[in-house]
Amino acid sequence: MALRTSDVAKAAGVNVQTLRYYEREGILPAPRRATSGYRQYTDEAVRIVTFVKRAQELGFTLRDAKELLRLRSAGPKRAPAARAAATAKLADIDEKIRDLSAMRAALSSLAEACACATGGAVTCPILEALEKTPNPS
Amino acid sequence: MALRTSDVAKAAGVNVQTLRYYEREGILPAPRRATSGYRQYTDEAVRIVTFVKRAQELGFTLRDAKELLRLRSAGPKRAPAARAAATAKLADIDEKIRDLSAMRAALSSLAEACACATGGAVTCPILEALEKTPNPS
DNA sequence: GTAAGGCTTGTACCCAGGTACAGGGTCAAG
DNA sequence: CTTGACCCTGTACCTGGGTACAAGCCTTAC
Repeated sequence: MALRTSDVAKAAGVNVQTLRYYEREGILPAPRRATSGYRQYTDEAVRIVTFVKRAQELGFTLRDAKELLRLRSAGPKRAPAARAAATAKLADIDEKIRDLSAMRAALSSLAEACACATGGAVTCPILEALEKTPNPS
Repeated sequence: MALRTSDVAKAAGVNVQTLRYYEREGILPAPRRATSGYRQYTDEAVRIVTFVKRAQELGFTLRDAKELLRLRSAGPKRAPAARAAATAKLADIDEKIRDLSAMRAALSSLAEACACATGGAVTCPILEALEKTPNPS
């Protein structure tokens, strides 16, 4: 039940080269090899890659993704460090969610405005959406 | 009360060159010029640039940001199109919020696990966080 | 046993989004 | 009336994240 590169690539919706790239970058662990030299992936690889792609869509860099993945497998030895890192990431995420929510509200009210007010300039909420940063730190 | 490039750059937390770049790319409208040739910005420019930077942190591209900004000032003439675009973006945003929330939950439970279980492998929720895509479309 | 496809490595290229000169004009302080 | 800190334009460069060859080995189907 070993997956080959193209299987993983297809399943995760990425290019085959991307897998090699992730391997070089230390994001995707180097898999076992068949005697032929072919890489033998498990479905863990698919999960990792899809995770990374999602994380990217959410504005995280590859480095962020790598770090998040490392948290996953931090042994109990480095648990405190992992916890701290996780907590920091949590703050990032909360901020992103706040911003997205503000943006959502702005867009939503904009859509409504567009729907009814077919005549008359509407004061547009988009710019205000992200500007006040009501960051209650 | 005209702002100069460095004022805007400082206020928005970006490099001066970035302003020129955004202008070239049509993201930031070309401002009035003094007789000297100096650009004269209003604080609108600051708002636009900060908006763009935030949007980028949320995983939107410059093109996305530009599009969002264009929605803002669509006259009543193109209101229906604007509304459609806004609605599409809303779907994007909702998906991002869903993913982030899943990630948040995963990280949060991870942090907890790290906090108490200082001995014993913990099954880590990070990978599962983003994988099942419970997309109720 | 051979042809079509998939795998390997290495290297080179590409796009988005900036960032950094170089060469020159402007402006305010002293 | 010059010096230092700004601004202008143009062009060249850089990083992150891939993507695309090229040259050669594996595998499966016929």
